[in-house]
Amino acid sequence: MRILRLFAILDRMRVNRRPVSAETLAQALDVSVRTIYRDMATLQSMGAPVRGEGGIGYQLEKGYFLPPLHFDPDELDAIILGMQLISVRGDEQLANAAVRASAKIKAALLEGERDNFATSPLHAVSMPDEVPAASPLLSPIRLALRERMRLNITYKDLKEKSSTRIIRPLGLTVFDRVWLLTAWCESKSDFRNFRVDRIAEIIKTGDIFPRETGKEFHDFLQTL
Amino acid sequence: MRILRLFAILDRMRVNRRPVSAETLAQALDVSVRTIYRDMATLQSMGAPVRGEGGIGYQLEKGYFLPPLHFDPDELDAIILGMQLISVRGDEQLANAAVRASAKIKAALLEGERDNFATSPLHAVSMPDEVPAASPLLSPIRLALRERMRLNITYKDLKEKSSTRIIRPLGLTVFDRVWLLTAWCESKSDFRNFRVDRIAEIIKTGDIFPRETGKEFHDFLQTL
DNA sequence: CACACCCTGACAGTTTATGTCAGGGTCAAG
DNA sequence: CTTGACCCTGACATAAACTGTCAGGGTGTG
Repeated sequence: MRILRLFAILDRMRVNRRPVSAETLAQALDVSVRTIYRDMATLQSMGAPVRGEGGIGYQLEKGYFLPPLHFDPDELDAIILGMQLISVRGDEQLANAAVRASAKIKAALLEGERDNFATSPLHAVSMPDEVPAASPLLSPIRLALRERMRLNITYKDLKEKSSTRIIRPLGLTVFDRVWLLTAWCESKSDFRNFRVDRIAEIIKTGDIFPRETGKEFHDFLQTL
Repeated sequence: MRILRLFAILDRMRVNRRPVSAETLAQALDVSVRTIYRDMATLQSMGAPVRGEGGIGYQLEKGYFLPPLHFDPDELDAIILGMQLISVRGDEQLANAAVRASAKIKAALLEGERDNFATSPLHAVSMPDEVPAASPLLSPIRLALRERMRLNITYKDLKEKSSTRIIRPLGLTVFDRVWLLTAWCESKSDFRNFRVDRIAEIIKTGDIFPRETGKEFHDFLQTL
């Protein structure tokens, strides 16, 4: 059945973030290259984020392509409200992302359903005098965390004394309004936590750290 | 092309929450009833939440069936973290819903992608001495809000003085740890806000209120 | 420039889908 | 219990869609 092969193509491309040629897909799925070209045209006409480039191959546009999902009303409440919370608590980049994601989900709902959410009966707002601006370093830290890139950070402790160190960023935790960066400190060879608002500067090292038993976030959780 | 008709069937059923007969779909899509039966079997084999009952017709299982969506990494961070926040801030029902929704999304990610999120590099936790238990009335209020059902509430003001009134629940707002119910008060003929933790009791009236200009949540927002 | 690869039309042959017919089952209302 | 509405599936002839081969044209990279 052709429809299964269309989904199979998307699955293989989700697995393979590198460009993949029509020839490779054709062999894997036991069809001709011409059929793959046809399937790609069909997928694109259906709106799938697939792009092909001569000399390169096919790949999914960056991001995460989720298949159809089914949520009950409570679950959708949780998603929408969660993004409301983020839009007032995260930094600008994360807040904008929450708005975008929320819009995508709402756009996918039907008009009658949308009323339950788009008119926003559920809200998260901050009291103006309580919420400090999230650190501008939050997003670059989040990015380094995702990339698993070591950071050189300048940190001020309670006495305003500065120190620098090389860390592996492992996790970010929000305690109400305080963001805490959990890291493996290379110079101390141990886990350390840093308040993001006390990090004065970060410098990306370009140095990717490997997965290493004993130095992962779940290892830190085991110490608690 | 068949795949388009399969999606068309799902779209029509999203629009129509009542059961719809194969005959109706067949006429609408200009195919035979037998073809609709085949299409339904195909959709079910693909996991679509479609159920058919003799004498009744076909309908989608309750909930919200979202089509394939594409999120960039920041957007997915926002979604996952938002649900983390909800799981520590909402009442038990909303928190459970957040956990379930989060699990569905993570299950839909590929293993390589899942590592970015399932190992939870982003967290939301509460400091144990700061978070009061969310009111047990939160979920029934949320349900009434969704159903647009008038409530009879017993409210205690700052002086512990009780009063009862009939309200139209219009919106729920979370200020950090305080949930505020925005309502149209039928006896005062005006908007009123009630802290959920000061609501002693709610009694569902079974009375559905219509959409009425001047008495909606966005009308309240206009007064600010 | 050469190589890798995307892209599309045409056509004959192959495969899948469709509509009709027949027969069996469930649910709800009277 | 009966009746009507509607789901469900197999069989078969016919129609439609799909496939592979061939040909020709375009883009990106080293």
